[in-house]
Amino acid sequence: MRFDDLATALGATISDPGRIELLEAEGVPALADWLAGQTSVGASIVFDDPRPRRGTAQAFAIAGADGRVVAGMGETAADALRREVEGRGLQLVAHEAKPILVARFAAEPDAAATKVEFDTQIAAYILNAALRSQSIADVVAERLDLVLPPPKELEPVHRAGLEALSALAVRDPLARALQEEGLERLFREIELPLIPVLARMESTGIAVDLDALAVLDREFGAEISRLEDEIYGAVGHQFTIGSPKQLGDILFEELRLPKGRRTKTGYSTDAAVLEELVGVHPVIQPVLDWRIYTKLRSTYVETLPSLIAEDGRLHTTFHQAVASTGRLSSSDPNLQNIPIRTPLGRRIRSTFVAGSPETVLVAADYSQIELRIIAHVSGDEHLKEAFAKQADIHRETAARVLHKPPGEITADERSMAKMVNFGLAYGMSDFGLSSRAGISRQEAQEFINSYFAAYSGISYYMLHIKETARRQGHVTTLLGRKRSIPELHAANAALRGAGERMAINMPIQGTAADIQKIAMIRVADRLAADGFGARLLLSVHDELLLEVPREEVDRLIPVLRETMEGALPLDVPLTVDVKAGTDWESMTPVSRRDAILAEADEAPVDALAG
DNA sequence: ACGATCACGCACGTC
DNA sequence: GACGTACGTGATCGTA
Repeated sequence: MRFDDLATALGATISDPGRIELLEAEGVPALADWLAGQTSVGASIVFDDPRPRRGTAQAFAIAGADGRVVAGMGETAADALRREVEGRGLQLVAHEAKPILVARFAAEPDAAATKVEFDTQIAAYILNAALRSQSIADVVAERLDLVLPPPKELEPVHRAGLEALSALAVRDPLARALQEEGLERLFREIELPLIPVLARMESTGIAVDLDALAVLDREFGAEISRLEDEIYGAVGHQFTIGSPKQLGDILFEELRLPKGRRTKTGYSTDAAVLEELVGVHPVIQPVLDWRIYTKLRSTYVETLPSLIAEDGRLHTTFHQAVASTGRLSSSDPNLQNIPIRTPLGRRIRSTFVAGSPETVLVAADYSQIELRIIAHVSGDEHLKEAFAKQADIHRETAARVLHKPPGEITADERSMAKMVNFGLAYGMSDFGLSSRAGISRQEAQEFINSYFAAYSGISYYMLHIKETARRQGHVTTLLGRKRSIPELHAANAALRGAGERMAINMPIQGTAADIQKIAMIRVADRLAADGFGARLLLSVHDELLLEVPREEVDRLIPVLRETMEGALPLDVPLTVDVKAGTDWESMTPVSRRDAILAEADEAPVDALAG
């Protein structure tokens, strides 16, 4: 059975999944002649649970250039077929290759990564990052005009077989599209090499202190009970505190408190609204506190222990084809939103620990990377100068905007400048700044006006990027990553405004993501090339977290710093702040320079004092 | 009529 | 601006 092309073979297999050859482990050696004739194969693995180090493989399938598809059924056969492919040094073409690599690392922690020749999910993402999901069915429909059956309706072997063949069949159309759009290098030099790095990180996982979490669970539980009594006492009866509907009715009807914003469905009861009512009624503060404790308990304290794998570690899944700006995301659990802002939240962070007494955690984060990118892409001389002389950037901003010497800037003035600097990358509106800074929209607008007058290069850039985005229909990062923004032509003014903010934000956030990805690839390379035992654990947008044998720390830190700082030369220096510690909360700077960076780079405070 | 499941809105954790 | 998660709610589905 031979086909003119892979699309025809796929069509035939959709009509008759029975043409997928099912294999037991003993049948694998018989594939020798066929496999010897292949250099790369379409591949797909299907798990009963997709989370790394949790599920087991139910099926692994490969497809050849001749349209032949074979599938190993059950864990033993799936593993045997996967090992055969790996052992022969065949390259993978897959729609999401990462889980195949994770399966290998789980079985052989020190194995080299199987070469990924093409990942159709990531190609589809690079071509259109605006889509939230990049399913193989969508790609097959778009590129081949064929309809894949819903995965849930298929036996695991048939699903794996169809996916393996689909990946191979859409490879060439996607490769041509990447070429036409000028996205080949981004794909080949950044996204593909990142896959094994992420696979290794997922497979490694991070250690958490279960006993410490159990202590927090008891403490938080006691505090929540106490707050519930206080809330019911203040209102006079019980209700479901976690229901925004019930809470809104009680606050604004029953207790006749002054109404704040409205939502689509009723009264808003978010923290900003409740903060306004704190002195007005005794129920407000305990409700705010209850929200904080229950949020932390249900999202982290109770959930994290249930996600710990058999090796005693937490294995997140990184998503490389989700965020529209090019960032990574993380789920099950999301380890990119572990609390850090408040003392209570930091107690959760402190339960993330080095995995053994012989190791420590090392965190390296880019200092002010987005503002530095703004300085680079806008070419603003004043901002570039401030970074060149390594000034306190927020103080410098306040001084320039308010026409005062840096020495005369008050804490509030610096804090305001800090919020504007953070908001800048978001395409900040007067509305956004006023709600964050706790000032009126007019005051916010005045500060923004003064800001853009003081930094005319940035002002010009913001206008320019919006105009370019409208004209081209898309924006790009420094490395050519694209995001189309159809909202810019919306009739609705609010939607158009949102589109403009996306147009401003994506090149900045996306370029930071490009830089972080290059850094990850190069750091991983150096760890291997220089024989470090250190392992990458997490990427949190502008931070890398590693687990490092104590005796390697001094040798590793300059390597880490230089690799990250040199990832992409800009018109301003990139600087990296390195800290080390036995847990993720009490990390201490490794040099005096790191101490200064760490202090200057804290996230902005919620509200201005006074 | 009832429980399970889903989609949705809201709220909030991070960068 | 970009994400992911938990919860409550109301609609829908399936079973009895």
